[in-house]
Amino acid sequence: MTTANVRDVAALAGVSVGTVSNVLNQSKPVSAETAKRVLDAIDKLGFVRNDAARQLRVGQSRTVGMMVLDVSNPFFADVERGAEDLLGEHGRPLILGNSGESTARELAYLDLFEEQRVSGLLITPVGSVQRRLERLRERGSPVVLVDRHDNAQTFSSVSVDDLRGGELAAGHLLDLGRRNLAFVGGPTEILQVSQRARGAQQAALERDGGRIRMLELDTMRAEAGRAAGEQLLALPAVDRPDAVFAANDLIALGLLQALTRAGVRVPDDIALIGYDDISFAANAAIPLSSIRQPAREMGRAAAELLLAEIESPGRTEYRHIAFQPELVVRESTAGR
Amino acid sequence: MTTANVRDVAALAGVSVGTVSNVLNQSKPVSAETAKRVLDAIDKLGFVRNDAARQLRVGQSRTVGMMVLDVSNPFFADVERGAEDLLGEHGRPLILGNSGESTARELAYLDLFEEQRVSGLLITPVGSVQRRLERLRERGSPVVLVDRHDNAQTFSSVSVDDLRGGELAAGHLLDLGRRNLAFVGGPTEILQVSQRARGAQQAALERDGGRIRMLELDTMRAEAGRAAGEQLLALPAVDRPDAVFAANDLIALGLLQALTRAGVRVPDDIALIGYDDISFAANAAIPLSSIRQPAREMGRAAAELLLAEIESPGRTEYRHIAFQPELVVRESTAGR
DNA sequence: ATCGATGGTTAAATCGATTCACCGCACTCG
DNA sequence: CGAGTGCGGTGAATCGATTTAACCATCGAT
Repeated sequence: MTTANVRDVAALAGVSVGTVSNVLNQSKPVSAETAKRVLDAIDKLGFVRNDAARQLRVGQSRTVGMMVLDVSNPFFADVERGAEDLLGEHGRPLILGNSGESTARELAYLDLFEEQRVSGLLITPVGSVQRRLERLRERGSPVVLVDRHDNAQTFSSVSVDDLRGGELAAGHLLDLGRRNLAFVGGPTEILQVSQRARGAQQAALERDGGRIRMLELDTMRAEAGRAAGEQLLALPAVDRPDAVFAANDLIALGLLQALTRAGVRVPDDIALIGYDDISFAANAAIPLSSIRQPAREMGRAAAELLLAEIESPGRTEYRHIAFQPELVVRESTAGR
Repeated sequence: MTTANVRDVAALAGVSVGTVSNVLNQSKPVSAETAKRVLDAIDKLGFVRNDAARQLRVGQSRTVGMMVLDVSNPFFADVERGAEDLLGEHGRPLILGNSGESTARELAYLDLFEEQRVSGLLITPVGSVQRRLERLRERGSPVVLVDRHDNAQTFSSVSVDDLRGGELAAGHLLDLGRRNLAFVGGPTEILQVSQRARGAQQAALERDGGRIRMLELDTMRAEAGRAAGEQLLALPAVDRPDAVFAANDLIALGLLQALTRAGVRVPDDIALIGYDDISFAANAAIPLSSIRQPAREMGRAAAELLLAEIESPGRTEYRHIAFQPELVVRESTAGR
């Protein structure tokens, strides 16, 4: 029980295999009449092109690989959607791998992508895979970094200006008249986190806002935010901040829960702002102000950069697109 | 600039290509000494197996395809993780496609999977693709349905007992002493939704709980829940339900927002329970009771069924695994 | 009438890994 | 002593689509 191949189609249509291929790929003109005969034969036999054979001959797959840190984080899910949309418009399927922040899984996926000879790769790297990525590119699969600054300037990339994002968030809180700010964020080794913190401090400096209390967490998850909230509540009243900037929305939601359950009024007693503007921010009990990152657009832009490299190989100039974050004001920081 | 292939490796190691293949696949015993020579050669040349050539020869890919309705829905993201984990343990990569509930995209991905000759397919179908799936299977790619009942009994499947889930949720509300229930859910064409509703009605019948008010929405998103909440608030006080069962957590979160902003106390005035137990349910301002579906386990189970079919083709007996939902009580339905 | 050009089609070579029939060789068993 | 049997290993055939050189009419221009 084997499935039909081009030869079968050619036989039934009474043409050569070359002609079938020409119909399939429009690589050469074919008369309308023969084209119809071929298409009929394809239909009758239920022929479906064997992509492996095509790839083997052409030397490259049409699919693009993508590695994200965590599909279940809505931010990455949106980036993925943006990329998938754009690539879909160009008839290129996307293979998604999620590393789950594990270096081992990341390497396993890189092996896979290399064996598959993907036509390109979008990646938010977790380990130090610089050399691997360079090798991938040498072998004909260009690479675009997503949401990672590329110090060495050796790859195209898209990113968001996290410094500015931090500035926007803290600046907004300060503009509300709050003076006792706290920053609550995940491990500072994550570049994004430290940039957001630095941006916040800059804003404080510019506006004479005094020192910002720093609360370092070891994850970016809601549970950590809840714990941080309890920590804040334990502070003596004079020390308690009147505004909190959370390094992402998950943390902010955890904080919000801890605060409201303790009877603290948001925003009256403590104003709260998050980061990422995931959909759950707008849908929280007290709609959460946040810093919006244009996730979908970032995905699209990364895919565009990649397509450009795929289609004009041999270029050695890499582009960097920095998106500007945007302040979204909701109830959690409404004026008093 | 072409990359090394088995022939190059064979030449450098001083063996035949057959031997290289045997080393690569352990298909035949190779003496330790020659194996080492081959591995060294692979290393020196930076050889990476061309998967297209392998697939062409073998007739099938090792990768498994998966179609989900929406990656950004945390429930599906978890199912995906479960499947990916198990398949990863068997060295099988997963290609993820999300239909976004669009029939056109679903068909496009099915074409792709068919061209790729995936070794199997996990799918939560959106359109009526029964015939397509049967064809896929005839061509050697077994199919397992995820979270969809299969009336025709022609595919293996995993699902959750939604009838029981509805019963659990409504039963819990009734046990709290509430008597004026409302069910708020997405389009009833979705089997899951109507099953949950039926389960709820059954519980009411059993416990003499009277009629349940039905509010039909056209999406399962938080915005729809918010709108439904406003609708409930507009009801005259006597008609207003004292307990609401939402068809999923997103809707419940939307409801929670609308209710709390209007000053309604949850659970005192209105008790609220959702469905799915996504992580945001536990992290809501008022932690949300919910019906937990074992998403990860479902993904694993589906992958197991699929592997079984892949490895023993020609079996014609299909298995169905029904998971039992579980009631998770949190503050939103705490006793008064 | 001859030469090019053009549009349409063909046949054979090609991509790279796997497989299978077969080959030595050493060793054992009856 | 001859047949049988493992073990390591070989190399040609194979999978199916694409591509390229070549070919053949037909037509217009010179």
